[in-house]
Amino acid sequence: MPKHRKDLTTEKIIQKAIELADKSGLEPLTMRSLAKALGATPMSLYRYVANREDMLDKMVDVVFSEIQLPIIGNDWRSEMRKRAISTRSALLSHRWALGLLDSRLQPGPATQKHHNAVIGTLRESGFSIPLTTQTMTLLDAYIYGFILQELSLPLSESGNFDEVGESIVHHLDQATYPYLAELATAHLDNAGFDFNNFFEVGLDIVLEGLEVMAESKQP
Amino acid sequence: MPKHRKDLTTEKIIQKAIELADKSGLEPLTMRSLAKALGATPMSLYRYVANREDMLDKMVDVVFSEIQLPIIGNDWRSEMRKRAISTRSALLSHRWALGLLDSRLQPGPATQKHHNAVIGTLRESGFSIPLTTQTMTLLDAYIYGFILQELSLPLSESGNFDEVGESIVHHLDQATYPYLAELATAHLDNAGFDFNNFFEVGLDIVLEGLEVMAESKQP
DNA sequence: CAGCGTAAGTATACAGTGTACACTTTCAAA
DNA sequence: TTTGAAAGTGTACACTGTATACTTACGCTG
Repeated sequence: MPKHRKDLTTEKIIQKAIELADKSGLEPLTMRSLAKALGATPMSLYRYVANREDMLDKMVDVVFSEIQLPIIGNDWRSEMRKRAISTRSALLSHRWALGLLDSRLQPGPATQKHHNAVIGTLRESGFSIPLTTQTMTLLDAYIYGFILQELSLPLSESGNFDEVGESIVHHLDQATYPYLAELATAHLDNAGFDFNNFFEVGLDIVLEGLEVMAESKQP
Repeated sequence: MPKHRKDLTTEKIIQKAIELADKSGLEPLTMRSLAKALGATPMSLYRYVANREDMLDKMVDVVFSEIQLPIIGNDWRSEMRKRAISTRSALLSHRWALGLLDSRLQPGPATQKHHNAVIGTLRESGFSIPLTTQTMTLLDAYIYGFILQELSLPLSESGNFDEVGESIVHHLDQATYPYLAELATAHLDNAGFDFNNFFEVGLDIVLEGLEVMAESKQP
C-alpha cells in the first residue's frame, strides 16, 4: 500500500462520487467516505476539487453531459422531444442531481454546451429571442417539475407504491380528505398508472401548445 | 432573564425558523442559531420538534397553508390558474421551500388539504381519476419547474441580472457557444423580459392544452 | 398551604462534518 | 546527484445534530 502516487484525477474523483451518490444519495457522500472509497486521504481530494460545493458542481455537469444534445438545424419539435426524454432518463439515474440544479451557479462546460444546442435548435427554426426564452423555460419547467414529483414518490422498483407509500395512504384521514383518499387508493390498486406514459402525454401537450404559439407569432 | 418558562410552542419555533430561513436561507439555520434567536437553548427545541428534518417538514406545511385553495365546484380552469399563481408567490417568498419538496414524505395537514381541494375541483368538473392525475401532474410540473428555474437565476430585486449574473455572461465562451452568448447578452440588455408574464403565458398554454385533452376524453 | 409529580428547559458530551495549515514523500528534469 | 515543485498526508479546529441525564418551575391534590 504505497502512501503516495495514487494517480488521482479530478475525473476519477467525480466519477466515484457519482457512483456513490447513485448508490446511496448525497448525504452519506462525505469527503471522508469518498476518499476512503478511492483509497486516499480526505485532504488529497482538495488538490483536484476546490471544496465540496465545487465537487457537486462538477458532478452536475457530468449529468448534463449524459443528455442527448439536440441537433441544430433539425426540426425543433422532435429534437426537443428527444432531449426531454433523455433529460428525464439522466435525472432518474442520478436522483441526487435535480436537487442541485437550483443553488448551482457557474454552469460547467457540458451544461453550457447543452443550453447552446437547445437555443441554437430553436433559433435556427426561426424562433425570436423572446420566443426562444419562453419556449425553453416552459419546456424545462415541465421536465424538471415532472421529475421533481416523480422523485418524491415512494415507489418501489416495479413502479408501485412501496410500504412507505402504503402507510402514508393508510394514515390519511379519509373523512377529511375524501378526494385525496379516493385518488391515493386508486393509485394503491395501481389502476394502470404508467409514469413513462404520463410524462410523454404531458410533453406532447406542451409541445403542441408551443407549436401553436410559435406559428401564431411568426407565420 | 428567567431560566425556565419560555413558553415555547411548536408554532413559535416554526414561525421563527421560517423567518430566519426567509432572511438567509436554510444552511445557516441551525438548531443552535434558531434557539438563540428564540432566547432558548438548543435542546429545548427538541421538546416541540422531533428533529431537524421534522422541523423542515413542518415549515413546508406552513408554506402550503399560504397557498390559496381552489374552490371545489367552481370552474376548474380559473381555479387552477389562481392556484398556480398563488403557489408561485408562496414559493418565491420562501425560496428555501422548493428544495424540500422532494425528500419530504409524510405531508402535513395543510399539504393534504391543498391536494384534496385540487383533486376535488377536478373531479367535480367531471375529470376521471386518471385524467385528474395527468392534469395535476402536468400543472404541478409546470409550476414547480418554472420556479426551480426562477430560483436559480442570479437576479437582483429589480428583476435584472445582478453582478454574479453579469460575470457569468462575460465569462462564457462566445465563440464556442454563440447561441447561448447571444441569448444571455440579450438578457443582460434586458430587452423586456418579464418573468411574471412568462409564467402566465406558459401557464395559459398548459391550461389550454389540458382543456383540449379534457374535452376530447369526455365530451 | 405543603408537597409531589410531571412537564419545560438545561448542561454536558459525543461522533461526525468540511477544511486550513504545515508537513512529508515522490518524481522529473537540470 | 541535486533540487524543486507536485502529490498526498496528519493533525487540528470550529461547527453540526442530538442522546442522556440533570435541574427547575408550575399545577394539582391532600
